[in-house]
Amino acid sequence: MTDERMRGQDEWLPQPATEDIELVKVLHALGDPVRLRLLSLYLEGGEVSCTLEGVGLDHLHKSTLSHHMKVLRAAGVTATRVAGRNRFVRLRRQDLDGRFPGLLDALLKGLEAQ
Amino acid sequence: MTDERMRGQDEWLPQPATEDIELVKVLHALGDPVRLRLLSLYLEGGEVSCTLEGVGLDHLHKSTLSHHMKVLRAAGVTATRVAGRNRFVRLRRQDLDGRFPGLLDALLKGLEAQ
DNA sequence: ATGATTGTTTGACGAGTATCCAACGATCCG
DNA sequence: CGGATCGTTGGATACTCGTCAAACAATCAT
Repeated sequence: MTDERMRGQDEWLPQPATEDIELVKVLHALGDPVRLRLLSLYLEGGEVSCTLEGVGLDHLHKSTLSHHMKVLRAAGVTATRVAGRNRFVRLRRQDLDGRFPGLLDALLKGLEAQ
Repeated sequence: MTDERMRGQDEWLPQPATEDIELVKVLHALGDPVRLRLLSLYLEGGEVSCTLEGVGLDHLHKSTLSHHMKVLRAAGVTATRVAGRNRFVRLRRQDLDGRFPGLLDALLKGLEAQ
Protein backbone atom coordinates (compact mmCIF):
# COMPACT_ATOMS: atom_id res chain seq x y z
CA MET A 1 0.00 0.00 0.00
CA THR A 2 1.26 3.46 -0.82
CA ASP A 3 0.63 6.68 1.02
CA GLU A 4 -1.65 8.92 -0.99
CA ARG A 5 -1.82 12.04 1.13
CA MET A 6 0.72 14.00 -0.82
CA ARG A 7 -0.90 13.64 -4.21
CA GLY A 8 -0.96 16.68 -6.42
CA GLN A 9 1.74 18.56 -4.61
CA ASP A 10 5.16 17.40 -5.58
CA GLU A 11 6.65 14.21 -6.83
CA TRP A 12 7.74 11.77 -4.17
CA LEU A 13 9.58 8.50 -4.28
CA PRO A 14 7.47 5.51 -3.23
CA GLN A 15 7.28 4.82 0.49
CA PRO A 16 5.22 2.62 2.79
CA ALA A 17 2.02 3.97 4.25
CA THR A 18 2.21 5.03 7.87
CA GLU A 19 0.27 2.05 9.17
CA ASP A 20 2.59 -0.32 7.29
CA ILE A 21 5.76 0.87 9.02
CA GLU A 22 7.12 -2.08 10.99
CA LEU A 23 9.28 -1.71 14.07
CA VAL A 24 11.62 -4.54 13.15
CA LYS A 25 12.28 -3.01 9.75
CA VAL A 26 12.96 0.39 11.26
CA LEU A 27 15.43 -1.12 13.72
CA HIS A 28 17.06 -3.16 11.00
CA ALA A 29 17.41 -0.07 8.82
CA LEU A 30 19.03 1.87 11.65
CA GLY A 31 21.30 -0.95 12.74
CA ASP A 32 24.01 0.12 10.34
CA PRO A 33 26.69 2.75 10.98
CA VAL A 34 26.16 4.61 7.72
CA ARG A 35 22.39 4.76 8.00
CA LEU A 36 22.54 5.75 11.65
CA ARG A 37 24.84 8.58 10.63
CA LEU A 38 22.30 9.62 8.02
CA LEU A 39 19.59 9.57 10.66
CA SER A 40 21.57 11.95 12.82
CA LEU A 41 21.73 14.34 9.88
CA TYR A 42 18.00 14.11 9.25
CA LEU A 43 17.26 14.54 12.95
CA GLU A 44 18.77 18.00 12.79
CA GLY A 45 15.67 18.99 10.92
CA GLY A 46 14.73 20.35 7.54
CA GLU A 47 15.35 18.72 4.24
CA VAL A 48 18.70 17.32 3.30
CA SER A 49 19.98 17.05 -0.24
CA CYS A 50 21.45 13.77 -1.36
CA THR A 51 24.68 15.59 -1.98
CA LEU A 52 26.61 14.98 1.20
CA GLU A 53 29.95 16.57 1.85
CA GLY A 54 31.95 16.88 4.99
CA VAL A 55 29.66 14.70 7.05
CA GLY A 56 32.03 11.78 7.40
CA LEU A 57 30.63 9.77 4.54
CA ASP A 58 32.94 10.95 1.79
CA HIS A 59 34.60 7.58 1.52
CA LEU A 60 31.49 5.94 0.12
CA HIS A 61 30.52 5.70 -3.51
CA LYS A 62 27.42 7.61 -4.51
CA SER A 63 25.63 4.40 -5.46
CA THR A 64 26.30 3.06 -1.99
CA LEU A 65 24.69 6.09 -0.41
CA SER A 66 21.78 5.82 -2.80
CA HIS A 67 21.33 2.25 -1.64
CA HIS A 68 21.33 3.24 2.03
CA MET A 69 18.83 6.01 1.42
CA LYS A 70 16.57 3.55 -0.33
CA VAL A 71 16.72 1.23 2.66
CA LEU A 72 15.72 4.05 5.00
CA ARG A 73 12.88 5.05 2.69
CA ALA A 74 11.64 1.47 2.31
CA ALA A 75 11.59 1.08 6.08
CA GLY A 76 9.44 4.19 6.40
CA VAL A 77 12.07 6.27 8.15
CA THR A 78 12.46 8.94 5.49
CA ALA A 79 10.49 10.58 2.72
CA THR A 80 12.13 11.78 -0.47
CA ARG A 81 10.85 14.63 -2.60
CA VAL A 82 11.95 14.89 -6.20
CA ALA A 83 12.72 18.36 -7.52
CA GLY A 84 14.44 18.37 -10.84
CA ARG A 85 17.71 16.53 -10.58
CA ASN A 86 17.75 16.85 -6.84
CA ARG A 87 16.22 14.73 -4.13
CA PHE A 88 15.40 16.22 -0.79
CA VAL A 89 15.18 13.82 2.10
CA ARG A 90 13.40 14.44 5.36
CA LEU A 91 12.50 12.38 8.37
CA ARG A 92 8.92 11.11 8.61
CA ARG A 93 8.90 12.43 12.12
CA GLN A 94 5.17 12.83 12.54
CA ASP A 95 4.47 9.37 11.20
CA LEU A 96 7.15 7.74 13.31
CA ASP A 97 6.22 9.64 16.46
CA GLY A 98 2.62 8.58 16.01
CA ARG A 99 3.47 4.97 15.44
CA PHE A 100 6.38 4.56 17.87
CA PRO A 101 6.11 7.34 20.43
CA GLY A 102 9.38 8.36 21.99
CA LEU A 103 11.54 6.28 19.71
CA LEU A 104 13.05 9.11 17.69
CA ASP A 105 13.56 11.22 20.79
CA ALA A 106 15.40 8.37 22.48
CA LEU A 107 17.54 7.79 19.41
CA LEU A 108 18.37 11.48 19.20
CA LYS A 109 19.45 11.55 22.82
CA GLY A 110 21.39 8.34 22.37
CA LEU A 111 23.21 9.72 19.36
CA GLU A 112 24.11 12.89 21.19
CA ALA A 113 25.36 10.99 24.22
CA GLN A 114 27.83 8.93 22.25
CA MET B 1 36.53 -4.57 28.47
CA THR B 2 34.40 -6.73 30.76
CA ASP B 3 32.05 -5.60 33.46
CA GLU B 4 33.45 -6.49 36.86
CA ARG B 5 30.70 -5.38 39.19
CA MET B 6 29.17 -8.82 39.65
CA ARG B 7 32.31 -10.61 40.71
CA GLY B 8 31.96 -13.10 43.49
CA GLN B 9 28.22 -13.42 43.27
CA ASP B 10 27.18 -15.81 40.56
CA GLU B 11 28.64 -16.95 37.34
CA TRP B 12 27.77 -14.84 34.35
CA LEU B 13 28.44 -15.18 30.69
CA PRO B 14 30.77 -12.51 29.30
CA GLN B 15 29.15 -9.23 28.30
CA PRO B 16 30.31 -5.76 27.34
CA ALA B 17 30.74 -3.15 30.04
CA THR B 18 28.00 -0.57 30.27
CA GLU B 19 30.09 2.21 28.76
CA ASP B 20 30.96 -0.02 25.81
CA ILE B 21 27.36 -0.59 24.72
CA GLU B 22 26.97 0.97 21.29
CA LEU B 23 23.67 2.20 19.92
CA VAL B 24 24.27 0.85 16.44
CA LYS B 25 24.98 -2.62 17.79
CA VAL B 26 21.87 -2.55 19.94
CA LEU B 27 19.75 -1.54 16.96
CA HIS B 28 21.36 -4.15 14.76
CA ALA B 29 20.74 -6.82 17.37
CA LEU B 30 17.07 -5.85 17.63
CA GLY B 31 16.54 -5.51 13.89
CA ASP B 32 15.68 -9.16 13.56
CA PRO B 33 12.24 -10.72 14.06
CA VAL B 34 13.41 -13.51 16.35
CA ARG B 35 15.50 -11.28 18.58
CA LEU B 36 12.80 -8.64 18.76
CA ARG B 37 10.41 -11.36 19.89
CA LEU B 38 12.92 -12.35 22.55
CA LEU B 39 13.14 -8.74 23.67
CA SER B 40 9.40 -8.60 24.16
CA LEU B 41 9.67 -11.62 26.45
CA TYR B 42 12.49 -10.06 28.45
CA LEU B 43 10.61 -6.78 28.67
CA GLU B 44 7.89 -8.52 30.64
CA GLY B 45 10.33 -8.58 33.50
CA GLY B 46 12.13 -11.09 35.62
CA GLU B 47 14.52 -13.72 34.44
CA VAL B 48 13.71 -15.98 31.56
CA SER B 49 15.07 -19.47 31.15
CA CYS B 50 16.54 -20.39 27.80
CA THR B 51 13.90 -23.07 27.54
CA LEU B 52 11.21 -21.41 25.50
CA GLU B 53 7.88 -23.03 24.78
CA GLY B 54 4.70 -21.63 23.43
CA VAL B 55 6.15 -18.23 22.64
CA GLY B 56 6.05 -18.55 18.89
CA LEU B 57 9.63 -19.67 18.48
CA ASP B 58 9.09 -23.42 18.55
CA HIS B 59 10.02 -23.78 14.92
CA LEU B 60 13.65 -22.89 15.61
CA HIS B 61 16.41 -25.25 16.56
CA LYS B 62 17.86 -24.83 20.03
CA SER B 63 21.26 -23.93 18.61
CA THR B 64 19.64 -21.19 16.55
CA LEU B 65 18.11 -19.67 19.65
CA SER B 66 21.42 -19.98 21.46
CA HIS B 67 22.98 -18.00 18.64
CA HIS B 68 20.37 -15.24 18.85
CA MET B 69 20.77 -15.00 22.60
CA LYS B 70 24.50 -14.66 22.15
CA VAL B 71 23.98 -11.77 19.74
CA LEU B 72 21.76 -9.97 22.24
CA ARG B 73 24.29 -10.53 25.00
CA ALA B 74 27.21 -9.34 22.86
CA ALA B 75 25.30 -6.17 22.01
CA GLY B 76 24.79 -5.47 25.71
CA VAL B 77 21.03 -5.95 25.64
CA THR B 78 20.85 -8.93 27.97
CA ALA B 79 22.77 -10.48 30.82
CA THR B 80 22.93 -14.22 31.36
CA ARG B 81 23.40 -15.89 34.69
CA VAL B 82 24.62 -19.46 34.82
CA ALA B 83 23.03 -21.69 37.43
CA GLY B 84 23.83 -25.34 37.00
CA ARG B 85 22.63 -26.51 33.62
CA ASN B 86 20.32 -23.56 33.28
CA ARG B 87 20.87 -20.06 31.99
CA PHE B 88 18.69 -17.26 33.15
CA VAL B 89 18.47 -14.26 30.88
CA ARG B 90 17.39 -10.80 31.92
CA LEU B 91 17.36 -7.41 30.32
CA ARG B 92 20.12 -4.98 31.28
CA ARG B 93 17.42 -2.44 31.84
CA GLN B 94 19.28 -0.19 34.22
CA ASP B 95 22.37 -0.10 32.02
CA LEU B 96 20.35 0.54 28.87
CA ASP B 97 18.12 3.16 30.47
CA GLY B 98 21.19 4.97 31.72
CA ARG B 99 22.93 4.89 28.41
CA PHE B 100 19.95 5.39 26.08
CA PRO B 101 17.17 6.97 28.13
CA GLY B 102 13.69 6.22 26.87
CA LEU B 103 14.76 3.70 24.28
CA LEU B 104 13.46 0.59 26.00
CA ASP B 105 10.25 2.34 26.97
CA ALA B 106 9.67 3.38 23.38
CA LEU B 107 10.38 -0.13 22.13
CA LEU B 108 8.00 -1.62 24.69
CA LYS B 109 5.24 0.73 23.60
CA GLY B 110 6.02 0.07 19.97
CA LEU B 111 5.85 -3.68 20.48
CA GLU B 112 2.52 -3.43 22.27
CA ALA B 113 1.07 -1.19 19.58
CA GLN B 114 1.77 -3.63 16.80
C1' DA C 1 22.53 20.23 -29.42
C1' DT C 2 26.23 19.35 -26.39
C1' DG C 3 28.04 18.65 -22.09
C1' DA C 4 27.81 18.73 -17.12
C1' DT C 5 25.24 17.54 -12.94
C1' DT C 6 22.46 14.48 -9.93
C1' DG C 7 20.99 10.37 -8.61
C1' DT C 8 19.33 5.42 -9.76
C1' DT C 9 19.94 0.77 -11.42
C1' DT C 10 22.29 -3.36 -12.44
C1' DG C 11 25.80 -6.68 -11.85
C1' DA C 12 29.61 -8.54 -9.37
C1' DC C 13 32.11 -9.80 -5.32
C1' DG C 14 33.29 -10.57 -0.55
C1' DA C 15 31.69 -10.51 4.07
C1' DG C 16 28.32 -11.47 7.23
C1' DT C 17 24.34 -14.13 8.96
C1' DA C 18 20.37 -17.33 9.95
C1' DT C 19 19.53 -21.92 10.04
C1' DC C 20 20.09 -26.84 10.82
C1' DC C 21 22.59 -30.87 12.32
C1' DA C 22 25.84 -33.44 14.93
C1' DA C 23 28.90 -33.60 18.54
C1' DC C 24 30.29 -32.06 22.82
C1' DG C 25 30.47 -30.44 27.92
C1' DA C 26 28.48 -29.77 32.08
C1' DT C 27 25.06 -30.87 35.31
C1' DC C 28 21.48 -33.31 37.67
C1' DC C 29 19.09 -37.66 38.90
C1' DG C 30 18.45 -42.59 39.90
C1' DC D 1 28.13 -45.21 37.43
C1' DG D 2 24.72 -44.44 33.55
C1' DG D 3 21.30 -41.92 31.50
C1' DA D 4 18.79 -37.83 30.85
C1' DT D 5 18.67 -32.68 30.53
C1' DC D 6 20.27 -28.03 29.19
C1' DG D 7 22.79 -25.36 26.50
C1' DT D 8 27.11 -24.32 23.57
C1' DT D 9 30.21 -25.05 19.70
C1' DG D 10 31.70 -26.19 15.07
C1' DG D 11 30.75 -27.23 10.37
C1' DA D 12 27.86 -26.79 6.31
C1' DT D 13 24.74 -24.33 3.46
C1' DA D 14 21.90 -20.87 1.61
C1' DC D 15 20.76 -16.29 1.85
C1' DT D 16 21.31 -11.38 2.85
C1' DC D 17 23.93 -7.33 2.67
C1' DG D 18 27.55 -3.54 2.01
C1' DT D 19 30.45 -1.94 -1.37
C1' DC D 20 32.17 -0.56 -5.85
C1' DA D 21 32.07 0.14 -10.86
C1' DA D 22 29.85 1.01 -14.99
C1' DA D 23 25.90 2.19 -17.45
C1' DC D 24 21.81 4.67 -17.54
C1' DA D 25 18.11 8.43 -17.07
C1' DA D 26 16.67 12.85 -16.19
C1' DT D 27 17.60 17.58 -15.70
C1' DC D 28 20.05 21.89 -16.11
C1' DA D 29 23.40 25.10 -18.34
C1' DT D 30 25.86 27.00 -22.24
